[in-house]
Amino acid sequence: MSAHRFRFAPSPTGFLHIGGARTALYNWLLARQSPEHRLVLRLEDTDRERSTDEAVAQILDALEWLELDWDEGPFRQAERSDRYAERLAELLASGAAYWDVATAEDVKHAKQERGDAGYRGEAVQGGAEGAAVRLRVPDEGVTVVHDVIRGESPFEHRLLDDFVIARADGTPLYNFAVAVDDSDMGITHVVRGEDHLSNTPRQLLVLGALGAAAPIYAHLPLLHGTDGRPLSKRHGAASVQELRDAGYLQEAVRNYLALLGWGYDETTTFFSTDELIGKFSLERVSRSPAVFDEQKLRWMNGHYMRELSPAELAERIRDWMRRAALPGADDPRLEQAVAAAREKAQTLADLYDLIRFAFEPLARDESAWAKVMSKDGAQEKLERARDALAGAEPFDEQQLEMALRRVAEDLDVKPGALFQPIRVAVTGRTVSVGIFETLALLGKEESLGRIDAAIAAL
RNA sequence: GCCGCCAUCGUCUAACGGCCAGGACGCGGCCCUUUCAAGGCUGAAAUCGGAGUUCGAUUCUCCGUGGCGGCACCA
Repeated sequence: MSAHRFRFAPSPTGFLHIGGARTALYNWLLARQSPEHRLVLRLEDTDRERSTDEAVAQILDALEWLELDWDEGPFRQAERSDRYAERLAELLASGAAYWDVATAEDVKHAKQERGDAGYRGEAVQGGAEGAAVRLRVPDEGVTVVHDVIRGESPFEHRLLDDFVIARADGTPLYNFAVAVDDSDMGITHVVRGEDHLSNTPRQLLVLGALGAAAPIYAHLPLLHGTDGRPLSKRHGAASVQELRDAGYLQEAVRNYLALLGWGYDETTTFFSTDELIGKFSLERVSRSPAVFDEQKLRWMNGHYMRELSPAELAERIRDWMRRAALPGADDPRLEQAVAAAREKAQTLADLYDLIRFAFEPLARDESAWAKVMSKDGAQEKLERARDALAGAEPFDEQQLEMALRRVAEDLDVKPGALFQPIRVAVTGRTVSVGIFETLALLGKEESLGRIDAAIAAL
C-alpha cells in the first residue's frame, strides 16, 4: 500500500465537538492502517478571539484522552502567515488573483444585475484603499468534486463568485489557507464533515491556481441531536470533554463514535481498536446524517466497564474521582466497592453514586425512609439484625449472609423484607449494591452505628 | 433566492436487482433474583410519495416532498 497523508484540522474553540472527535477518529484509523501513512494535525486558528493557547491546549487534551495521536504537527495556521503571503504574491503576479475594492454590498448589487451568475470584479492597483484579493474564477466549465463517499458533484463556474482569498491587510482567508497547507503538507486524503462539501470547489480552484494536485476528498455525514437539529449544548453532552466528565470510558466513546455513520456487517457491534483499524473503510461510511443517541452510548459504556477487571475499573474511577475532587479515591476499599457495584452502573458517575455511601457521611433519602421504615416490624427487624451483625465474626460477606438469612427465618419473613430496612438504614436509600457487600464494605463498627442511629430515629 | 448533499423500525445500522427486509439501543412480556441492575428467552416496530427501467426494485433513472449544508474581508 502506498503512503498516504491524512489530516485532521479542528478549530480550537477549547471544545472538541463530538462530530469533530469522530472526524479525528476516522482520520486516525485510516492513518494507522499502514505504517507508511501519516496523520497531520493542523489547527485552524486564525480566529484570534477563540484560539487562545488555553483553547488549543484543551483540544490537544481531549485528543489525548481519546488516545488519538498524530505524526506531524500541530501546525497552527496563525504561525504560517509568511507562507501564505508568499503564495498569495505568486497568484497576484500570475494574474490568477487580483485586488478588488468591492464590498459585500457591491457584490450583492452586481449579482442582482447578472441574475444567478457569480460575481466578477474589476482589478485595481494593489494597496488601493479597502481592496481585498479575489481569486479569478473562469466563466466556462465546471469543477467536479470527486468524493469517496458520495461520488461526483459538479459545480458550475459561472455560478461561483470570484471569492476573497485575502483581506485588505493581506491576511489569508480559510479557503486559501487550507489549500496552501494541504499542498505544502502533501495531504493525499481530506476526510472532514459534510458542511465543507460546498467549500470544496473553491479549494479545488485555489489548488489549481497554485499548480497543486488535488487530494482525495471524503465528506462525512453530519451529527444531529435527537430532535434532528445540529448537535449542541441543548442535547446534553456535545463535546468529548463533557463525555469524559460524565464518566464515559475512552474505549466506549471510541467504539460508539466509530459506529455513528459506519457499519461493518450485519451483526458486529463491539470492536477493539485493532479491529477498528483493520476493518474501517471510507467506502462503508454512510451518506446520511446520524443522530447521537446517548442512551446507546450508556449501554455500550456499561458493557466496557464490565469487561474491565475490578482492579482496572478501580483505576479508572480513581482518576475520574480525582478529577472531580471526590472523596475515596485513595481508600483501600475502592476496588472492593467497585467489584460490588460494577454490574449496576453504566458510567463512572453511576458507579460512584452506588459506592459513595462508603466514603461520605450518611445522606438519608427521605422518601426512601418513609416508604420502608413505615412498614410493620421495621424496628424489630433492625434490632434483630443489629444483634446478629454484632456477633458476626469475621465481618465478611459469607458470615453476614448466614447471619442475616437466619434472622429472616426466625422472623418468618422473606429475605428481601428484612434486607430493605437495613439497606435504608446504612445507605440511606432503597437502591444499593448487595446488602452483604454493603455491610462488609462499611465494616462492623460503621454498620452498627448507622443501624443504631436508624433505630433511634424511628 | 441560488447551489449542493441526503432519505430503511423512535434511534444507530445490514441487505451482488431475487430467501418471512437482518442485527443493536430503547420499549413490552417471561425467567433469574436481595433492592436495583446485569444476564437469558421473547414480542411490537421500517424501505417518504409518484412515475419509469426490469420477469422482479430497499437497491437503478426521473419528478415531487421533506431534512440538512453552503452561498463572509468566519473557520
